[in-house]
Amino acid sequence: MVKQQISAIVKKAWENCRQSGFLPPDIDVNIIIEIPREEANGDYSTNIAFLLAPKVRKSPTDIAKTLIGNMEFHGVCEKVEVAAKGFINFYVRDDMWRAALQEISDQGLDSLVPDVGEGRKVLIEFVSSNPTGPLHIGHGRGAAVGDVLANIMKRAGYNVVKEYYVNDAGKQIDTLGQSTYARWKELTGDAVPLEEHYYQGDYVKDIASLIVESNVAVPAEKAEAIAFMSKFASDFVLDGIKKDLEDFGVLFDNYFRETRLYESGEVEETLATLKDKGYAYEKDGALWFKTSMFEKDEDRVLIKSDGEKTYFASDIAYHKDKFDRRFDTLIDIWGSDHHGYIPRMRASIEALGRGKDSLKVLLIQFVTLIKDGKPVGMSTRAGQFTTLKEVLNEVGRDAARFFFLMRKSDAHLEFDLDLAKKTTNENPVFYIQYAHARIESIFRVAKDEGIDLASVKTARVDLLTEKDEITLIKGILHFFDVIEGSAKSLEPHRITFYLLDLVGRFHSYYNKTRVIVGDRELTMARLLLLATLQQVIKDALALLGVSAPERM
RNA sequence: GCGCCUGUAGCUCAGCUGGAUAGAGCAACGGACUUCUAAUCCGUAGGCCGCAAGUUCGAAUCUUGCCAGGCGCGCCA
Repeated sequence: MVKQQISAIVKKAWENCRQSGFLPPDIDVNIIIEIPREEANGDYSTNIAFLLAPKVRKSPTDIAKTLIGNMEFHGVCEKVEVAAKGFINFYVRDDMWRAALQEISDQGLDSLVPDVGEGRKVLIEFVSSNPTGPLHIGHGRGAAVGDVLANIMKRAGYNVVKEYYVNDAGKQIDTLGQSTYARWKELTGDAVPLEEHYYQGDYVKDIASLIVESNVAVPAEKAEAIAFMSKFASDFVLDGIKKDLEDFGVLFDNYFRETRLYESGEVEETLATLKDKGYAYEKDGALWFKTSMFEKDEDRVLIKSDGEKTYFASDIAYHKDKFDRRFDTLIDIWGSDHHGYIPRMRASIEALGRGKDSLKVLLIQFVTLIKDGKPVGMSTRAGQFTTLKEVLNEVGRDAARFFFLMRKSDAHLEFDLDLAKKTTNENPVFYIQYAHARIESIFRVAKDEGIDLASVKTARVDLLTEKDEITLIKGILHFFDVIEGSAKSLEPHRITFYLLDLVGRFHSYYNKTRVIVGDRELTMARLLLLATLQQVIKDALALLGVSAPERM
């Protein structure tokens, strides 16, 4: 749209300068078109002259002036000037903004989102919480980030699959079985001492009593009984996790079980391959992976001296499986406490013959819940963690999702439960939803006055001459840049900030300007603007998985 | 001890991958409802961008060294 046109103008000017000999043909710089912070500095600007200056030994001002002299504007700009010794500032004609609005209204949002993904296959793996206990608040944040990132990337043209890796093998599942067994013994008469490493949460008791109540046949032999409990309890917990995620609006395309990798022989196969390639070796009765060959990290154990395979071993097989399914890029979303795991994982990706960049890890920092102005304590060990479900019940899906996305994922997040529940202007979720409802309300009034909303598409956009109207259109257009930037940088939080900005422009406009006025044509033009705006708000909210109410 | 993340207004945080005079919300103060939803808006005030060097036309952003907080450093997952 407008930005692309500016970009094209700059490119063409550069090309012209090369042909005239003013600029050499062999140098290259990255053209960045940005929106200046100060409105007085134009609608767009570029610093290209600064970038070229040292390479061609000319002054930035000279370069900027000559570039401008070589520009072909085709009526896009009303003014272009050199500022601050080399910036080129573009002042776009209002007609162009109106034309862009018209284009969006005619074509719809979808077709105008830049295709940065070009259909590349991306697998986003997130949550992947062990089925040994309910999801807590930190998982909720990871779930929101993963789900929304998937939405954004899909919109930007990627082919995205959302996957949950279920660690249903290994020690922790065994521990869950033992914990359940102990509770079950408690219920059936003879108490067994609870060991310290057992899962202490009440849900374990619940599962034990469920086993008692449902009268299922528990094997008599202890080891078998524990195995049974492991399966029963982890299945139960996983079902609960799925339910919580569903309530949270997060639907996975696939739940991938770790045990499957063992059953299919992929773990063995992967280890054999690593050995063949010389990336794994035996020492002290264990099999080690040569992390140090690829990363600044120590070698790590794949098979312990007792013959057990480590989590790392199956995780490599898992990532190999992902590549075998022809994904170009793997995105893993982990709790930030796992960051020490990144080097070895990246090393294993290289050992599998893939580029380092084909794995991207997003770290999710911890969430602190705030209630009555004070942090809510949480300790998983003691089983007092605050679950996602509790938070959902407390503040609802919309607020929960939005609040999780109000920060960069690698920054600590303070989640103010009281604020999330407030239905006032302090609560950003309501601020945005209110704008949507307000626009809808205007439509209702318009309808009452006999205006046919279906015909606003043909309204005269040239009547939108108010400064605030142009400001709104610019905000609408920015949507496309934000999606692109958000998808490329893997930063879903940008959408929330964008929405707050956009909606702020609307509320300001609303308070200053009446939409439904005596002049019917003007009214129609403004309704067209608001219809498009509302569509953007609704669409952006949909990316976040937050509802857009028509009435509040 | 080593590594990663964080440090920006009283509070919570943005800052578009190095740009122009540092941004928002909340809290504080002062204003705006006979008019499409006041869950809103307008205005005022608030800053050594943790500290110190360096890189260059230009640094909150990049480098190095400190300081403070968080998290990691298992033949755990």
